[in-house]
Amino acid sequence: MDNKIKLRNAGLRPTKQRIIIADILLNGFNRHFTAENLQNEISISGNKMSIATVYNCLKKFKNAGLIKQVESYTDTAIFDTNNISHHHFLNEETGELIDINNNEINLVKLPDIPKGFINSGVDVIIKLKKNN
Amino acid sequence: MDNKIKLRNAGLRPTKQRIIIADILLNGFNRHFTAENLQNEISISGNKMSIATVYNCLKKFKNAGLIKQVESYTDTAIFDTNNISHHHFLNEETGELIDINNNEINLVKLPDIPKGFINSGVDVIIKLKKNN
DNA sequence: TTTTTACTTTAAAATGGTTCTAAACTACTT
DNA sequence: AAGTAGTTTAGAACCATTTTAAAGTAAAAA
Repeated sequence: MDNKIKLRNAGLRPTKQRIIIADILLNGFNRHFTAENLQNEISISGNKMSIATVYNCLKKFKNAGLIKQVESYTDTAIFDTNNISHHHFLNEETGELIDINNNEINLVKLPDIPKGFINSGVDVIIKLKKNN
Repeated sequence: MDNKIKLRNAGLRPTKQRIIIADILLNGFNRHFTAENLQNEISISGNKMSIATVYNCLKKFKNAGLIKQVESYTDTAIFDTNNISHHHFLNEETGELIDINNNEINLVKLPDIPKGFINSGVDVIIKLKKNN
């Protein structure tokens, strides 16, 4: 269970609930998910967690940099276990996201950043429509 | 009032309410706004409209291609009167969006589009953080 | 250890944006 | 002028998320 250590290193107290979530999310496989998706996976793993706790944990994990929240065109927050900078295809009909590796996109020209700000990340979203 | 004609050309019955909204939105100045923003502007213009109607009209305007809905990292839908393909700066602290003209960004390499789909638009979002 | 303290979890209520309902209304057609 | 199909509305419903406040737990102090 070195997820206990991972949590501690991230500055999070390793509670029973956070360890359950870390065991599900931080296993090396990347995925996109909603709070409800995660609660279902927790149930499947034989555990039970209040939705408030799921949201609390997701916020903590996100602020600690263990997961990211990604853009969404729907009204449900989508999280991503892939912390490496990358981009997304968006299926406009379903809202589903598919990862695009950074090296598959080349942005050669960027606009001047407004005064007083710095660029804190660039997201490219390629919207997809069914080809009929 | 050629907004009446604009609405008809877009396939929308030009009701009193839709004309009020068209007069506010389709005046050549581009802006980002929420449903609530728009309802406030309607009040300021001396009119009164139910929030349900505001939402109904925004949906119709959007499907007719008169306005766009843009990505949002907050839980409130943001609309844009700028129909020309363009990108955005996102102020991460406030959620505010600033337009970026298409010619200020140059994407020279794009990934292969998944089979069965076509590219229906690319959004680039440059996130901004205060520079301290 | 035991005690203390600060943080965490929880069910349930509250919140806030958005959509639905169903009745009244209005633009357009006949 | 009458019919009909689409539209507006207030209010209820919905649903994702956050808050509340009380009970529980991990870590620190004694």
